[in-house]
Amino acid sequence: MTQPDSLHYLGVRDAIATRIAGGELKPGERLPSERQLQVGGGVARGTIREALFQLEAEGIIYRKDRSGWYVSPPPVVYDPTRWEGFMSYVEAQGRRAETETLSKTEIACTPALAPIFGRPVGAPMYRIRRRRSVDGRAVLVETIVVDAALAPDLLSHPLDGSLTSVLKSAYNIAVARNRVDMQPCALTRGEAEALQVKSGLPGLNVVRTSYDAQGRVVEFDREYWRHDALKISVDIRVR
Amino acid sequence: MTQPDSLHYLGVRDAIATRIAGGELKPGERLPSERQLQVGGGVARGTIREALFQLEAEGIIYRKDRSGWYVSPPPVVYDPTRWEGFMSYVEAQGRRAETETLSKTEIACTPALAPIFGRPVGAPMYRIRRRRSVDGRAVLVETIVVDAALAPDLLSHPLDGSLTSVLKSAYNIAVARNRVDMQPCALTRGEAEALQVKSGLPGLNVVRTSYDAQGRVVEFDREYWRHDALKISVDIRVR
DNA sequence: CTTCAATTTTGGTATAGACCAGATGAAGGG
DNA sequence: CCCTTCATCTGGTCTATACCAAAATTGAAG
Repeated sequence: MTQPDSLHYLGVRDAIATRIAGGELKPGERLPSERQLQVGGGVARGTIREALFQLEAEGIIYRKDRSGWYVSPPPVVYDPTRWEGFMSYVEAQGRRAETETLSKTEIACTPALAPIFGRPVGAPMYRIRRRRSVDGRAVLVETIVVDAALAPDLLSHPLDGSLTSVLKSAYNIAVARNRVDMQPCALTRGEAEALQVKSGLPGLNVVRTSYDAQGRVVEFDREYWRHDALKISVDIRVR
Repeated sequence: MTQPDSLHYLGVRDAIATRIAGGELKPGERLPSERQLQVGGGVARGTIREALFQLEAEGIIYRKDRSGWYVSPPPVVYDPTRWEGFMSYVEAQGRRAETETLSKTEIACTPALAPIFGRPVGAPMYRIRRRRSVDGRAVLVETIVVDAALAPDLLSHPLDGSLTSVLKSAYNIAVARNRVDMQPCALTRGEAEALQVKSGLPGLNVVRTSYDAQGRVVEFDREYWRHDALKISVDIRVR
């Protein structure tokens, strides 16, 4: 897998990357269309697309389906251990944060959830699906499950902000321990659609389980992030 | 970006995924060649490749350049906060771990490293490049920088194991705090070649800065992981 | 048996053309 | 002004073909 430095698509990649780095194309701006990028100079559209895929994998550009290719804004720095503040985090970085609640339902505890919460199958749970955006671009979708016994009537509270704050102020539930699992993944059917990206694009799957001081699971959160939208930063004291 | 369930390449993807899930193709086994997968049934090779790329992004298969496509083994679970034990971690999961030292050199502190270590530009540093493999497949390359003033003659110690153990036993340097930055990225020229993957494939960039009790940086480590080789798991107590 | 050269197979790159569905924007109707 | 309609533009998918370089295999020679 040596790079002979003569591959056509890498040359095209470099040409576009240079225009972006030079400021000719700014974050959020649309690139010329694939057919315009061919310029008539004997370059097949497939080669142009290969270069665009490369830039996309590097997080330099992104696409909106059938709309065009755009220059990526800088990623958001995110510390999963300080989960109380997606909104304030993003805004502290000078960006505009939005949260949409896609759905909120009461569900019966599934066999998959039962061992996590230590509750019987069928026990009432709340499930909340939210989409969060930065500067108008959807960057993550998440599904949160909360034990209804711990937070009765949770769904009547405002859910477009910090859920942890709601749990603390309305139910006096404080999170004492946090388990975070992260794995690079491909965004498939459901998540890809919610994030308006093509199925199969790389993403990051973050699963967060929050416990209170008694060791009860108070929040189970599965997040799917666009791969180019975030930078994870964790600061840890050694045990 | 809806999925009409009638896309040809997704059908091919599902067919191959089924054969893998059904156990017909086992982890580590080679898939039939792209031309064999066409079976003569009016499917262009480009469509077959599109399906293979999809499976690759999902971490189900991987490729070796011009050798073929292979079924991915399960990922390694890795806790970056317990960095002392890559080898023991991997072996505790029943896998075979290897570490190769690609290079070890004494360098002069660069302008980029100076503020990290709080040392003047030109101060002596050690730089170690290693490649680590699981079951014979390279999964990460890392570049470690250590202040030579803290660990004189470090390079004469064995470096194919745990560096943190060496620092502790030979120099009595204990790590007290750890900062971990992670960002999905594309594996480009250098790292891609070391990992024997195609440039542009998604990966995970992990930057780890280790401090001792006095706040001095004792280790600065930049790791590039194959995206499908690991699952990150962090357990955190709330501050 | 091992060693080395030649052959075959494989994925990687590239071109050219075609059609489709969703996004976009302009034109027209209310 | 807003809303709808429609033509156009855009990326998404697909076929067919060609050549290349590296890997894997074969086969001959030692």
